[in-house]
Amino acid sequence: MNNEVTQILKQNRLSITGSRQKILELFLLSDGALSHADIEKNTGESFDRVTVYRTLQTFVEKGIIHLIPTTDNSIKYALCKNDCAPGHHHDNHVHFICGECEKTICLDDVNIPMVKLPGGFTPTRSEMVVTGTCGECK
Amino acid sequence: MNNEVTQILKQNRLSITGSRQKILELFLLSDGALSHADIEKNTGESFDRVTVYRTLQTFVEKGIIHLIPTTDNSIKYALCKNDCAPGHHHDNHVHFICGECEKTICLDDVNIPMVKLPGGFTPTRSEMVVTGTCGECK
DNA sequence: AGTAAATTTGCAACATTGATGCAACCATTT
DNA sequence: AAATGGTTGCATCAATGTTGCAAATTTACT
Repeated sequence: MNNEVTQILKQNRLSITGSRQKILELFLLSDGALSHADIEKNTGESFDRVTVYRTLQTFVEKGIIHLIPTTDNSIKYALCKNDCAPGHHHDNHVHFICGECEKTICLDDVNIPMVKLPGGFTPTRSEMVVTGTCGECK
Repeated sequence: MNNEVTQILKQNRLSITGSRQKILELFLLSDGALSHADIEKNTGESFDRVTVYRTLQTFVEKGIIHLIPTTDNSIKYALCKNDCAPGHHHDNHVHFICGECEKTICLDDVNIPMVKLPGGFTPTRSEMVVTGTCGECK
């Protein structure tokens, strides 16, 4: 596990620091998406708030994690699959938010369908979020 | 116009106050979605920040406007079509965010497609946001 | 129309979330 | 082991959102 963390950081040409290791580890261990608050809760007093922000920003830039849109104004992050390159997220999967456990889950195997747009609109990217009940809460 | 505003408020059993009239009017005049900041900008010094927050909350509860999910943590609101009842938003349309003019537009005629979810997941509601370039910016 | 009751508003204060500049610190490279 | 360049923590600031309460406004009633 620690090996995997180090490897991912190296692959992305990031120096191996405590905060990055710890935060990346959290993502690898978590089955759902994490918010900034989740991360602060889990790391306790280990890191400065600013460090967490900057670490998350860095990870997004490098394509290690991606953002998930929400209706409340909270930002959620989740691990990208391997085919994400810096600046080029190739994620095209649906996200699921469970109303019971509040977990946000990447449905990596469910692709976002194309939609036909009215004339003039040119799409570059789509996001889809489904809310409901997950398997464990049903 | 003012008539329409009053009518909508009455239909929803809301008292007719200056802030509600003004804010609802803004939504009727606007072709896209509005953020809290947009509204503050447009109303100038007319209303307290808190009043705007509370008015928007009320409108959402009554089903007059609906929230639009975003990846940055900004909240956008847009008018609901007539078939929204208090607590029951029947909106099922795709939202489009133009990267040029930054406008958020309700594509009322584009329905969110169904997707097949993995076993165990039960959907109750879907959101879809497409980013790209709108007709005017192309 | 005039008044009482219920809603709504504005203010003050506070909490949360996020950004920036800078000095100290640490990881990497030689 | 030392130099350098990236990273962290602190202080500070700004934006965004929430709550309690008194004053003002709207509505309902007579």
